[in-house]
Amino acid sequence: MQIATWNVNSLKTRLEIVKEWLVLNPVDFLLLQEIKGENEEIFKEFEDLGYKSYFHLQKTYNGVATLARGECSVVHRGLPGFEDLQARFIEVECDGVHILNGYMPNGNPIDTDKFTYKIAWLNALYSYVQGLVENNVDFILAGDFNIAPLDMDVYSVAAFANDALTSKAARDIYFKMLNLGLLDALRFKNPRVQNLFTWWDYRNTGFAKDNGVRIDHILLSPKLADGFKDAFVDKVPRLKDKPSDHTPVVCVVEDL
DNA sequence: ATGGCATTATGCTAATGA
Repeated sequence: MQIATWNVNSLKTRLEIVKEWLVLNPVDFLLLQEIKGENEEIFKEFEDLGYKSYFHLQKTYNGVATLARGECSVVHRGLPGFEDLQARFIEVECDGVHILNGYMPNGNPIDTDKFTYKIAWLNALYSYVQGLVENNVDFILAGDFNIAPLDMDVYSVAAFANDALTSKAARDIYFKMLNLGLLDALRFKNPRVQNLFTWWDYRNTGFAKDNGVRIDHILLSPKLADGFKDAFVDKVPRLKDKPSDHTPVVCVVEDL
């Protein structure tokens, strides 16, 4: 089974790049974030490529969509147990595996209610995921976490001092989640490797300088982690004209 | 760096992002 996550920063703007990528990378699941629109017609574009779409959308901002080769059922639109005006979470179930697609809040600046919202959101996510682990649910939690877990996950520690992406509060929740038995697939494949980035700023030639951060993650629940095969960042879409500022992360796992 | 760049919208400036 192959699964990928990709914050596309507007699906409308990135449609051709995403379709082209899917043809070359026919993953079983593609988890998209920052759809940035309510147009449901756009997902018909993926039917020709063999994908059904499940989505939770809002106007202008946020929005998540999960494309799947197989038939799925929607388990949750919106994070369970958390009142949220923003469309940031969708969970589908497919052949007994739950696919959790999240666009976690950015949280900057850290002295505002945006950061309070981020931490509350992440705490609710932790509680929900804890319940899944306790009930032995097989799941993959992936998306744009807006958390750089370690200092090696940012190109400059100084540039991200006092930033919500590297905040202790957010990192603590991330590692608490891993301590439930979840596997950070990309970091597991590449321990101690620096410049393992998934996002680069559009500004100041960030990609050319490799001034990036690792904030997009694929976490495997304990039983799926046993079947881990591979994980990698695909930088090819980031090289194209009018790219998303994020690039896909892909994980290969043994089928259950 | 209240910076750079990109996207959306009862749009032509403001909000958001990371």
